[in-house]
Amino acid sequence: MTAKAIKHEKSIACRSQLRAIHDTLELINGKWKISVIASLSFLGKCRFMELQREVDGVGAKMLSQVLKELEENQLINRQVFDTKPVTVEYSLTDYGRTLQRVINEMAEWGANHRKKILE
Amino acid sequence: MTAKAIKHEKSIACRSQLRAIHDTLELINGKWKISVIASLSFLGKCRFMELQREVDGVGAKMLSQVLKELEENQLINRQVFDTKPVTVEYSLTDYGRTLQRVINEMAEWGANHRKKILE
DNA sequence: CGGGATCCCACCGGATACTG
DNA sequence: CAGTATCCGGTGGGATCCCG
Repeated sequence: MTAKAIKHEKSIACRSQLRAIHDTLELINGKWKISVIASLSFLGKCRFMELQREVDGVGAKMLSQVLKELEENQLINRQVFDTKPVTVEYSLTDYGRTLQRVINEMAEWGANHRKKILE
Repeated sequence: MTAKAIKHEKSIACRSQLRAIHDTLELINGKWKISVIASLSFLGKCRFMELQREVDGVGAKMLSQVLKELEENQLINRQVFDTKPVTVEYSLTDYGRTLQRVINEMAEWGANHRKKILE
């Protein structure tokens, strides 16, 4: 097999990996989505205001938009209680929990990175 | 310890995780950075045009901007050869290679996700 | 070949005010 | 409390042309 053919083989494999990565990114991109998922992952059930306090700097508009998208992608559950005033609780779905490993890797890398740039 | 105090403890831990995740995201956000890193990771040394072909849809402006930022963050090396016309090769630094695990997790999750939504 | 310069637009996301 | 409505700016990113 020529060197060129080998490169081509690699390129094929590479593209399928890139597509997969792109898929993942699409669900967690933007400034807030991962933070919301991670918060729910670490804290469990949360109400709207809890999340807003937890995710530093997010506004109500963005938070509600993010929550809607995550719900559409079946990563989180939304549960409304008919109290007065109304109570809403968000939690990860089982599927959302499968993102745990990605989140952990990112958290770990970020912690190391912070150490490194402070050297 | 009260339930409230426990929540507070969790919140503290959560915030430090969120900060770490945010740090990571800052280096790999945008539409292209991870794709470039992943390409270099899978293929090894690449020239500008190779990367542009590999990363589907990226324009020259974006690619060069991304490469510059990655270089500033010491994730990739840029090597210029004084040929005619000039040749430039990009490759991951050792530090860039530490992102491998994050990339793998994302690729794996994305592949699974694609399977799932096709059910 | 490997970019830089310029133009331009979509949309991400912040601030504020309002509602059930 | 849990959002929605509106307004508005910054910028991410595409297209095109140009240069060494």
